[in-house]
Amino acid sequence: MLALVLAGQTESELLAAFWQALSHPIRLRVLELLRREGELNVGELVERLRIGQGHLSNHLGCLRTCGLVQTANRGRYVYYRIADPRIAQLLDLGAAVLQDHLAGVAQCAIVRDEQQRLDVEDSHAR
Amino acid sequence: MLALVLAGQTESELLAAFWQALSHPIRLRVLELLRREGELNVGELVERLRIGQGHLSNHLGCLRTCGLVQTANRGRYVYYRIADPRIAQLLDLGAAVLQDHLAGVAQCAIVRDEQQRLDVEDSHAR
DNA sequence: TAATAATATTGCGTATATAGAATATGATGG
DNA sequence: CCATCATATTCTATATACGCAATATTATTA
Repeated sequence: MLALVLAGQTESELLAAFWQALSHPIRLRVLELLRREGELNVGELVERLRIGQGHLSNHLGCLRTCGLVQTANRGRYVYYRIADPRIAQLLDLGAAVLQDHLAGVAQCAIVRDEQQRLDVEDSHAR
Repeated sequence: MLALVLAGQTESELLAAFWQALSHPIRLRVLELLRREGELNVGELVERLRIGQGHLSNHLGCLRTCGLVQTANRGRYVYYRIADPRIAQLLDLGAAVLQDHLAGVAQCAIVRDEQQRLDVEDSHAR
């Protein structure tokens, strides 16, 4: 699972690791939920996301390591929350840039690999 | 090489692909160079980054697909530039959050995998 | 149009991240 | 202390990204 590495890393490598924390759908959905609901423990997140507890825990660890969320132990629960108001700014800014770009490109058909490309060409008769 | 996929993707998946464009050292260094120098063609970037032309071209494609850079064909050169002033904001904001977090965590020793963890423990006698 | 220079694409071996199951840790209440 | 619940960690198979070399494409000039 992704984690932040500090020893012997260039600034670019550190930053890349930081950004990578944002680059997974589940982690983004966690941040979204925390923004909306303020504070949630692991069980509540499992409920909402409908994924395995261990799996989620790994993603939460990633978010925490990269400084995007903070935790508070209350009773036997661990509550997660957004670490910093700037995180919300980041998310909004990113969403805005992506939105504009989507509008501009419209029918973008770039795909990840040749297999998918062939699929698309088949179905779109392109 | 990473690219943005639109067909049949949830918003979280699209956003994740967008953020992933920022999560590679070479792509971050390209953005950094373009911020500083304004506009550079592929050859100039190869010169500064000292990596293979084809390799760089893939990264440039990723940045362009995700809307982070724009291109202009001039003569037989292709010039790249930052697509949007908000990109610079994003980069600054990310760097700031990371910086604060580094300060807070200080001696963070979380590593990517068990092998590396063992290496670190050896060398730090921790 | 042929030759050349600049850039883009492809193929493939390797590295890294992810998913999910199993297991471990840690706290709480009886 | 024991049983139980909440969370974290580990393991392994698989998917995806990366790096590099080779090749293709595109534009320019002779």
